[in-house]
Amino acid sequence: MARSINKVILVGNLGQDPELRYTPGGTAVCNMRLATNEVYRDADGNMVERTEWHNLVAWGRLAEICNQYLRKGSKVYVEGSLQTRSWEDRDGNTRYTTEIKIREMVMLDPRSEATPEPEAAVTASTQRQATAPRQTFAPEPEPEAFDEDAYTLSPDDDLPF
Amino acid sequence: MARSINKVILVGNLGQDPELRYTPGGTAVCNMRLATNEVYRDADGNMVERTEWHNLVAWGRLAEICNQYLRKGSKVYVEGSLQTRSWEDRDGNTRYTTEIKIREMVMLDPRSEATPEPEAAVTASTQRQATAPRQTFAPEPEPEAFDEDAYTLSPDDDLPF
Amino acid sequence: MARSINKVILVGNLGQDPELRYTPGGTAVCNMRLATNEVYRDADGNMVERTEWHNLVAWGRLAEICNQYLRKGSKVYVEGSLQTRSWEDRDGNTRYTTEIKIREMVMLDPRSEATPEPEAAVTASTQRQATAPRQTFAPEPEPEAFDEDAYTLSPDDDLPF
Amino acid sequence: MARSINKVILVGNLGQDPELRYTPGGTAVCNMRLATNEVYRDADGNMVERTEWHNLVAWGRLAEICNQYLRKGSKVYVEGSLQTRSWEDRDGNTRYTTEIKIREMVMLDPRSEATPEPEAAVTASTQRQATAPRQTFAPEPEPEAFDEDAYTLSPDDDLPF
DNA sequence: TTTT
DNA sequence: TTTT
Repeated sequence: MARSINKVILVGNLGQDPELRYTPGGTAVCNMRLATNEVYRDADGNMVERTEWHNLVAWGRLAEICNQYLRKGSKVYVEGSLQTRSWEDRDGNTRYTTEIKIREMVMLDPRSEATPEPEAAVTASTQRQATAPRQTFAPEPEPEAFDEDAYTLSPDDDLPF
Repeated sequence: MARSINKVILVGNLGQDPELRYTPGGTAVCNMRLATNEVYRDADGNMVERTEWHNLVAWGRLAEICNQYLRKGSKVYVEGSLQTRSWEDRDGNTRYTTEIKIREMVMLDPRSEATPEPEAAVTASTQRQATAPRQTFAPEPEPEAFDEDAYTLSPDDDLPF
Repeated sequence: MARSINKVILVGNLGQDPELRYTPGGTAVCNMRLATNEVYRDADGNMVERTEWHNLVAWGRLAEICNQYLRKGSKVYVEGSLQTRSWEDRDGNTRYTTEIKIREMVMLDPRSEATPEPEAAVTASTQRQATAPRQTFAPEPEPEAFDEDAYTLSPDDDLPF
Repeated sequence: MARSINKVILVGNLGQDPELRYTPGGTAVCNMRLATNEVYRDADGNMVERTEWHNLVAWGRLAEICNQYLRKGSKVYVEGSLQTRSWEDRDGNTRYTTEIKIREMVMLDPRSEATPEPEAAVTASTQRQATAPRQTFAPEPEPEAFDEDAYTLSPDDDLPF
């Protein structure tokens, strides 16, 4: 099993500030919207620009770091994997949303004096290392191992994408 | 503009045979479903396997090659970019579908005697190169901008690779 | 610092069996030669094939798995980072060798009955996770910083996946 | 053949200004040195930073654009493939140099008023498109199709890496 | 909704 | 709906 690869690499800009929430179990979840732009010539030879919007989601320590250091307009490199979640709309129809669960984030904006920053590129694995010492009794579960119910947003929550 | 990167890399298996269609203008479009699998331990330490399904779309010559050489079960490497299309459902609601527009495809199945195959990894650009010499007056536009009439391959065309 | 990315992705075939060694401290190191092939037309329109050879190195548990499951001719996907080592030749000149330190490996050959295999794609991080519980007092350092004594797997260890 | 992938993705900074040369046949070649940095904790728990230097080479229009828009310190995303060239040192020994032949470059520095810039991410393929209209009689050959002799550097050339 |  |  698992003789497969599911990898996404994006460089773009955040369309708005990150949104941080916590699951009932206390795990941080950060949702972001990232724009990538493509420029090409159309059939008439005119330059056209097309923007693609991506839904990013980060978990755990990486979620908190994204929330702390990124802002609307921030330029970032992210790497992650595609996952499509299903949910039910108001009419009871099943809908699908594709997100990129990010595993690595590199800030590409020039460093400003005002905003100190993490010491290194942030990855899901450094996050485990980093938080381990403090989570003596409640090691952070892998995102994949989440009790799905624990991530259910309360009904009056905004949609997270 | 276009200081961004939108890249997807997948290795997985097709869930069904490719589906080839043609636009009214005669451009080939091939849709495929690709599975990637992930194995992890859940919170209770049990091995869990999760399958992610991806919608692939190929255009032009690459579409035809995918249709010709790939089958349900085929193992492939693909590289492409994310794009989300919107469409209207029966109730008039806007819906979104995220696809990977593939630009490169490498067959990973061992070669069989029965199925001859293209001589090289197939990319959207080799396809452009290849056809260029025949398009003396109508250089092929980017897929996003197809003048679809310009792209029809005549039935007796040589293979372009 | 570390606002950078150093990533290599290869799909190719091993030119010979992997070579496994151990450092004096007991850390496994596996060296492999991987071929990638490129096909193109030269200036005269003739098809030419060019083979590129890559030096791969894996460490720790990943080294042992590569050694156990791969053979001359094996088709693999690997992901890693570039690193150039310097060494001294017999004449006292400094020489440089560029290697890909692999972090992830996916076997692409069809499964045979004869060769059982690991249950999942193998990565440097699953390896760390897996061994962590046994390293109560000596969390495994990054490969670059191995306290090599801390990494010796005892002969009767369970497979960590 | 060519069921392989040879891909490198780097985000880093140039260590010096690009160096542009032309082959006897008039093709532009641009050599660059790119640094990537890695931060990790060593066995004693100290933060260590390690810099890796990469030899980049761009051809044709992409070479000229790199030379025109990049400078020492420029932050860039590049994508390309690994290739190892052999050459002979003063003692007649065969030596090897590994380079990344880049195919795509994205400038990551914030735009300044002072430096206008190309309209889009620059790739080896847009380069073909872009230059084609002007090269009525002398289409730029694929880098792979170069007359190898044409790239021989004259003896008193600086080494290009 | 970003960036240029 | 794939693969193992």
